Amino acid sequence: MLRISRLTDYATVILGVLAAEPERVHTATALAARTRIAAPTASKLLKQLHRAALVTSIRGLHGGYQLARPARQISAAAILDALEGPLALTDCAAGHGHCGIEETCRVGRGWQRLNLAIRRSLADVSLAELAGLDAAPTLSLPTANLKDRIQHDHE
Amino acid sequence: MLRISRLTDYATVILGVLAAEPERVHTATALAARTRIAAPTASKLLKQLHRAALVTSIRGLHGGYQLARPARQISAAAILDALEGPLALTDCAAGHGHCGIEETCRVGRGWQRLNLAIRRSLADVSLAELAGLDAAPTLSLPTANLKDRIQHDHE
DNA sequence: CTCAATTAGTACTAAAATGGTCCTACATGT
DNA sequence: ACATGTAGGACCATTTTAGTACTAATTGAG
Repeated sequence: MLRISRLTDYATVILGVLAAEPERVHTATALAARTRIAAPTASKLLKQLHRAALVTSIRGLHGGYQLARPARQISAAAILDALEGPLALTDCAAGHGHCGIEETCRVGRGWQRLNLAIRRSLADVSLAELAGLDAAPTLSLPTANLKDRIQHDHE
Repeated sequence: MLRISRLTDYATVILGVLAAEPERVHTATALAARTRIAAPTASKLLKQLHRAALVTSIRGLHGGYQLARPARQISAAAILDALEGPLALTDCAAGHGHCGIEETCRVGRGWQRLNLAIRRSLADVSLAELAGLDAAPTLSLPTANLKDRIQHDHE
């Protein structure tokens, strides 16, 4: 349930390596070798990440890729957006509204709220945390649940 | 990003109708007509929902489907599980561990935490709320975010 | 100024998941 | 018995996803 694509997973792995050594310039092939991802695939992913401005590239001899900003300033949501586009939880949400009846749309709205809440949560997690680089800040507030947040979200 | 399948969406629509009239017995064709879902597809979905014990079925003449339990006791997570199986956010998580290197697995663990947190959140939302039947309880605690919850989740 | 390394872009192919149809068997009230 | 309706599976078509290949552009080094 709720799967992210394998490519997106790969991308985070690659970003993880970049995040671990932000100073160095990494070539696509080196990253591929280190992550055991097929070279052309890694290359393709890096291009996408570049287009999304998550990494910077240097062309030519001794070229390569680097993280565009510190790992803490890259959110999981940003990575997902870069790789999978801003697709919503349901088709219904992302455009042409040919829902059948009222119940349909009521449900649609329900999903949308959930979607929004999840998105926001993804925005709260940084690459540094994903990759386990940050010593997890361990704030320990008595946490409320997502359901509560949803109540607040109705635009 | 993070799409649920169209079938799952359909299923919630159907469940929404059932939830609106829990007393009546609904035939698969009637539900299909009301939701504008193709009849065989609706039928297939109802079968899956039956197997997952979310609806009860009555065979024979005047047969049909009913919600197995009150809409408030059916969580969004249960619906997703019924339709899409217990798949995880990443492949890596759901089985055979042929990750390349340490960073890889660190990232995997990160996704897993996120996955767990999201799942828990889905478990907190009931069908009644999804379908907009419940007058949303509007609790208004100062809400903490998912990130905080994740910190608590490290097993 | 030429060559090798390396990114950028595009087009194509193969494999898998998804969505949907059809057919047959079983149950049950009239 | 028969009509109505669920149960279950086999099956096919379409779309998405993953991966490959090829070509162009850029740049440092000899």
